[in-house]
Amino acid sequence: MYAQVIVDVPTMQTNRPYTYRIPAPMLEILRRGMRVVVPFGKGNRLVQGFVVGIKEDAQQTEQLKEIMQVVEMTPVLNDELLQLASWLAEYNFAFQISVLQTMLPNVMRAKYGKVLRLLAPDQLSDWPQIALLFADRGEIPFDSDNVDSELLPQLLKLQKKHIIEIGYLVKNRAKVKMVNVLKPTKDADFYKNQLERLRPSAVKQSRMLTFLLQAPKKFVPVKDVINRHHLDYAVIKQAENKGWLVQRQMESYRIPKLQTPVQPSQPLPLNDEQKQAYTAIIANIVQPKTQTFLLEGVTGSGKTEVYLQSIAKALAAGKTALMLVPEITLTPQMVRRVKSRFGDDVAVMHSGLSDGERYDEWRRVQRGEVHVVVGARSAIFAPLTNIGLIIIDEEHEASYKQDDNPRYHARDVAQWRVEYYGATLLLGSATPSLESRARAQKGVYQLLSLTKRATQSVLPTTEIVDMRESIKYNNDDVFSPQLLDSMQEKLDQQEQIVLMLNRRGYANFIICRDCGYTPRCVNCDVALTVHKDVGRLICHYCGYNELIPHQCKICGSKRIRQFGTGTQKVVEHLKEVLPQARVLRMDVDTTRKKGAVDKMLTAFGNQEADILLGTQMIAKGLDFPNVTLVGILNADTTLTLPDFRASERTFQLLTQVSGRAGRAQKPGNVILQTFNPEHYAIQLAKNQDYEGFYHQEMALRHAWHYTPYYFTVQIKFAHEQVDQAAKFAFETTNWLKNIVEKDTIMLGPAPSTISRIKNKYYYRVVIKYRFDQHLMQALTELMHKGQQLQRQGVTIMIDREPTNFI
DNA sequence: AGCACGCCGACT
DNA sequence: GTCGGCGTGCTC
Repeated sequence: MYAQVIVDVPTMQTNRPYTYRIPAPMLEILRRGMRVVVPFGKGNRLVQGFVVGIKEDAQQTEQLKEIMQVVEMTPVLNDELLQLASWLAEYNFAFQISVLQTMLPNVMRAKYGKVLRLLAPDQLSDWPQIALLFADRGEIPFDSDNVDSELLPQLLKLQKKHIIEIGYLVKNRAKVKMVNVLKPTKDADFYKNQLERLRPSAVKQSRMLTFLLQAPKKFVPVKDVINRHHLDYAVIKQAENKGWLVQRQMESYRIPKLQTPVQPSQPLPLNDEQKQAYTAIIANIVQPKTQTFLLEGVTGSGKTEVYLQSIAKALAAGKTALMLVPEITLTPQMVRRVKSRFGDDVAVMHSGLSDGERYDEWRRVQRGEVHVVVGARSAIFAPLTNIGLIIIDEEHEASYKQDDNPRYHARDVAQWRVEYYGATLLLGSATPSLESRARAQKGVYQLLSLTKRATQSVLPTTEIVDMRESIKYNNDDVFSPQLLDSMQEKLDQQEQIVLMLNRRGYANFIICRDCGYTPRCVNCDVALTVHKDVGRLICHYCGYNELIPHQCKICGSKRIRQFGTGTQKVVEHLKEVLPQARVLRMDVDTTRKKGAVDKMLTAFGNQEADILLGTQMIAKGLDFPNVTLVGILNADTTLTLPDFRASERTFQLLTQVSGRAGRAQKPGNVILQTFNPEHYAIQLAKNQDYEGFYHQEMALRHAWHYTPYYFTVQIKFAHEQVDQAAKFAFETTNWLKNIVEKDTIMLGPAPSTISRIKNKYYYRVVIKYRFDQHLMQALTELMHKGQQLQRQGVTIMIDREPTNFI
């Protein structure tokens, strides 16, 4: 028997299955979807691989190598996920192995190592340095930390003489957590008897016996027993020696904990609109039919309740459900709601978990122990079977597209999976992506609308403040008088405020007032960002940093000014203008620590702060009834991005963040500060007029031949020299021009928005097409060529439906 | 990726 | 004559 194996060598030439002989003892256990260790290449180094097929015959049987080792007893990928992987790799111009590894928890990615093995210790006397290296050990790790590179020639010689050999290691980092457990062995009478015979001074033994007396006859964690009954390991050990109990090791799960316990909740009554949406969705769930719904509901319209009840219906029908939420930010709040409804039947998968927690949650899903999965992007690969419903909340979010290889979009994966299972896909948003909204228009998706807020609350009123005017008579470029007055008023009424600022750090950059010099990154083509808390200028692209200068590097002037506004600076400013306000700052820098987001949101919910100040991470999903004012300090920053989705992003962000105001009885206000008050994205966001925005933006997209009227592909070329990057970009573009369809449009090549990152120059070409099989074939070919080009120092990146144009 | 082969120039 | 530099091709 032979196995088809995808090996862990991410290159184009090895992007295909290799055939290996299956040793006889392995025949019984080996299945498709298992990980194996195989020898690969001239030196027979060991690599991890995935068995994607097993067959009885092979084309050539002569030089086939044997599988070395099977990593696990049960497959880690089922047929569905294997099929999905091969489709996804082709669709996104990615390597099979990269996709397979993306589908699994991080710890299942093998780590490799080498060892030096001493074969003939007696012959080492002529090689004092090597003898010293081994120091009477038979095997030593072989890496740059342990072995000086000067010794390499000697080692090579010894290897040829068969005095030493190089061994390869494949390390499996997936560790199952084991805990000590104990179980009583005797009956109650026995313990009672022992208890009576104890000396009065044997306090701990007495406690031990009292516990054993009433304990159930099953294994319980030793740690729990010790804590609850004030015992220690010595007493337990003694008891074991006397035969009162048995101890052993048992597998346990690392289940991620939330900051505070979850209270169970019951389904809420639905209003008419919610009921209509729910009815349509569940009608589809009970029958095995693929259908995608777009649930377009204003902020606060109760989409989540529709999700939860639909999940319940899927479970009742004996199916499983998968729910995606954007990134980590609102995950804790959403996880809490889902867990409150479905308890332990929920697994959580997002980037806030430790490797171990993530692995264990994955195993609970894989073993069929849970039926609901909530998580961020990569949770779309959760090994659920018999899926009845997939929900993508805030479906317009850019974070559903992975920014590095494999560059998949979770929405595409979801669509594939619901087609496989005949399941329902539910996309929800207050501001759907134009792609999805247009599909609903065409009837590809079924549109469901929620136009009213679920609670009696009304949508907030929005005031646009023209900052050009404001700055004229008020020299404050952070707060307009309108916003300041409003904040003061809310503070007086003991209500809460959310402030959004679309920048992190203290200020954008610094500039010399005399010569205009701005410190820039040495590796990238960007200005350095000021981070006052660490006193440094930091590059947001490569992490390069230096001390904040006190005088100009060029002209020596001490008149250095910080430009732009960051969260840190606003906090300081708030202390001056509203000294009594308690401010909570939430951005990438303050939420880096595990559980920090959950903690901060809990604190704000308990009204331990008056103002929540944050970057766009606070725009989504937050639901605090006492928040009655939302201030958007600089509505325009996303508007000026060099991206055809800039207006769409701005509109979505403003609408989302405005929706945080007045979610309960008290009415809400939004103050929107901008330098472009007449821009349509801002005007329409003021009225939360999604449909209006959709029509206006669609007209523009049509005129400019952009998504959703055209598909897009971006190709990026990177090289250490500008001219080489340009050369390959132009050559490739010219080659493509002769292949593609007539109505396909090529933009560029041109230098990327940030033309240099980490000392590499970037050129890009954007291709807009409608139906172009030739282009797809050419791109696949280009991916094959990518390998040779890599030798010449060019890196090529193909990005289908890019969302990031940096 | 990483290993070996092969071809070339520089050295004992 | 041999050692080691790097360009090239292949990995079941």
